[in-house]
Amino acid sequence: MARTKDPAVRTLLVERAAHMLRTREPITLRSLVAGTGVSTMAVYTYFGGMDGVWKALRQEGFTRLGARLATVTMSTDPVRDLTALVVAYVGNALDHTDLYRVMFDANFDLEDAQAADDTLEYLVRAAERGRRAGRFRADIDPLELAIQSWAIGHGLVSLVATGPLPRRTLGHGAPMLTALFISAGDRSDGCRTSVEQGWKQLTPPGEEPGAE
Amino acid sequence: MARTKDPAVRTLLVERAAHMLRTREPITLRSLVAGTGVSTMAVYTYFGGMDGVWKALRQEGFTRLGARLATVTMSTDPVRDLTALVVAYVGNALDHTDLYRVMFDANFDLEDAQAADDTLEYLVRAAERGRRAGRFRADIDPLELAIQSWAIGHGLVSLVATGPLPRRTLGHGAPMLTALFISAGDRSDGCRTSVEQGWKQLTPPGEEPGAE
DNA sequence: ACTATAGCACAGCAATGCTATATAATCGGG
DNA sequence: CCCGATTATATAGCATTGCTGTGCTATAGT
Repeated sequence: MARTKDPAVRTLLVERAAHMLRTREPITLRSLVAGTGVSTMAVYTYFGGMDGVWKALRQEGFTRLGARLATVTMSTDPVRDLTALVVAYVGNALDHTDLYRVMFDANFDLEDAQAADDTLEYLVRAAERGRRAGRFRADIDPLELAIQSWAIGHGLVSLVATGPLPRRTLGHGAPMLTALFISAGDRSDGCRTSVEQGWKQLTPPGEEPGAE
Repeated sequence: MARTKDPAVRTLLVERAAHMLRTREPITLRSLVAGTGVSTMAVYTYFGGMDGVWKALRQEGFTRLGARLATVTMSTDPVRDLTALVVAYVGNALDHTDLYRVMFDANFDLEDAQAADDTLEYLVRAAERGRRAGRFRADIDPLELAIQSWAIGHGLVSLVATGPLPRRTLGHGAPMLTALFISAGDRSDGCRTSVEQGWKQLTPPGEEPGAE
């Protein structure tokens, strides 16, 4: 018995906000709706306020991350695949630096808290396959190995994305993952080549992905 | 031929800002100077604006981190010491969560850019001692090992501090560092005990350090 | 002591996020 | 097919934000 929200408006605003983040325009209540035809009130009906916009933006970040992880094609080599997933994680952070920063902002609250777990799940499954394939010891917990891989990727790329480390430092990711996987039971020589196979997918420093 | 700035005012404001950060009061131009007797203009004469306050706050964060790293007593076991330094880094991040977040905020610019390098230098020196002591291979670059240790500590604690991982996840730090040090040449059994020696300094989850 | 310089206090500016109120649109029931 | 209740939307206004302009005052150097 009343008007219904138009979901197109919501996605329009989220995408515009993500775009403004990328172009480094300050995202304010008024600048966000400027030129879209919708009024400032729309922000409150769809997001409850600017906080809601940021929350939706974090969600969008995880959605894009999930989409990127989904593009990683699985091979017969689980160690390569796990590495490739970490590389995809790092690549996503580099391609959407500002959105990536927002994702882990002050208050980490998402609309769908499951989203973060879902992305981790990609890593967990690869770790599981690695254990089943005999690359990792039987007493290795796939979740723990996934978390450790995540921490390595996140630690490196966040230090690079926020400034303190130069971009070439990302190269340390391969030896670090190799060390981790070997400690999980993988054989030294095979691990190195697997990780290198997965790691070489990383976008080279000079090559920025087509801006917008 | 004119008035001079009183350095006490500057430190007063920085410490007050750090305190407000800790108590989660919003830091605004007016709230910062409220009750201090100084007027809003002081913020501009001493910091050039609120941006300058945040920059000084980042600097303060690195100063406190450096002070904490300096308290780590060096032993005859460089691997233990390197681990203890990472533990100190993690502990500092947990004790000053909000300041830690500010340190790696949007634009990573410090008043003294050297400060970040200085903290890393602690790790580098421990890695050097480890190599001289024969714990790490001769071809290991102490700087690289330090960066990798940093990335592990930072990755873990930042994922914990910003929300996605529960605090107990920090326990993964020990096996990760062990894997890293073994890959750098340390012997398996000795490494494990060294890392455990250094790691047990970490503040247990339940025990919050005396607030204020 | 005099003066030029720089710190300081106050007031006011545009811009911010948010809310109150009034208007208009639309879905459900008859 | 229309009507009314309900909800989105538009506009205006609020307190607060960071910042700047204007004098005033304190002080360091000659």
